[in-house]
Amino acid sequence: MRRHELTNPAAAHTDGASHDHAVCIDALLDRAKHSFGEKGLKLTALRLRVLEEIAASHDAVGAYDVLERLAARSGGKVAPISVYRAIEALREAGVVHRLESRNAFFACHAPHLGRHGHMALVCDKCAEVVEVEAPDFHASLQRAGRDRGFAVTSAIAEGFGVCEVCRAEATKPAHEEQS
Amino acid sequence: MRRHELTNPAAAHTDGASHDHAVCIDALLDRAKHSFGEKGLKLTALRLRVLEEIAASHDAVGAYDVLERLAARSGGKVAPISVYRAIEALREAGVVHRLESRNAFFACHAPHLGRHGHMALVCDKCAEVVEVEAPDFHASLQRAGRDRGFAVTSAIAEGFGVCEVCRAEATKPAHEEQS
DNA sequence: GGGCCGATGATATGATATAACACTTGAGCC
DNA sequence: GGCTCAAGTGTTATATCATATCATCGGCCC
Repeated sequence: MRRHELTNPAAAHTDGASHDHAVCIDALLDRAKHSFGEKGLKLTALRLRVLEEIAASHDAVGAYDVLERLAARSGGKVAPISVYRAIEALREAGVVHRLESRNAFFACHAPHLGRHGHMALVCDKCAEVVEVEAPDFHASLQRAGRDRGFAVTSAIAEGFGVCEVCRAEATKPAHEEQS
Repeated sequence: MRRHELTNPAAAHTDGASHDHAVCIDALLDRAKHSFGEKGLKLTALRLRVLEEIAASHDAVGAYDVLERLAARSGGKVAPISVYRAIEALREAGVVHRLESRNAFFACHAPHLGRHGHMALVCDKCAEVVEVEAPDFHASLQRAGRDRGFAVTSAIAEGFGVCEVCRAEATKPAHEEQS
């Protein structure tokens, strides 16, 4: 088993259950095309395939998971470095982020209008990642840094806990979990 | 070169230059003894050696850096897993933290009285890590999460920028940098 | 002194990420 | 068309980070 197995099929409730994920993906692809164009980058076939695998769920996935899924889907084999390079481009375009605490990557479904100040919330049960805006976070970090003479230029924040769906499931009797 | 070479000898200004680091270490060791005792853990010889290596600077160091330094200092070889186990114990005791964005570890010189709400500021130039209190951070994260039905139980925050000393050096003419 | 348990040793392997160099391809230019 | 250039990708090898598993050792309790 992968060291950080973030995709827990038994607990997965993301895909198809609680929302129409096709909408998420469509919006994301649109934004990706736009963003790549803006930055003078190209949304190539490989990059698109990688993005589709990452965006297939709201979970954070490892680069080697992406690799396996690409292979499973298309048969042709891709080298790790190719996946990493594609991810790097997707990150530059702002459509994929890295979950630092897990060495994994997730699709960004909510463009950060305010540049900084977003946080990732990771569900310990189902591995889903949601991003929340936290406009005061960056300011507060900058203030805290300034007191120490430290000029903060960028920051990350990751929170861990239990998401809404998993909390609801946890309070249900066990025999209803399949309903 | 290490992928994440966090200790930059050329830029290092931590050791001996800007403060009496022996004081930091003494305080830290005191706190470690106390904390291990409180938690029913043992501050064994190996754990102490690992702590000393990590605490030797204010930089974040990789587990394998610690490994090499232990070997260089004592000659005897230690297995990676032993270092990781020691680090894990030190983290439980609260005297060492993990810098998630760098897969590295640093000594905690400022006990977190308020449980959560600390952030690590990492200097991009010299790799030094300083921790700052940010009492509002955890609360704000919890608030943001609650709006989404997400119950946040723990969090990390890491900021990046340039520390006071490096900023001062950057504004000095080059020929004065050795002064 | 025998059993238990936490810590460490020893060995092997898994998981994550990048280096270095070659090849392809398409855009811009003449 | 043919040229050049740069971005992207392929190929191979390797660096770096982390854990699984089982054996052993040494204190502690009774």
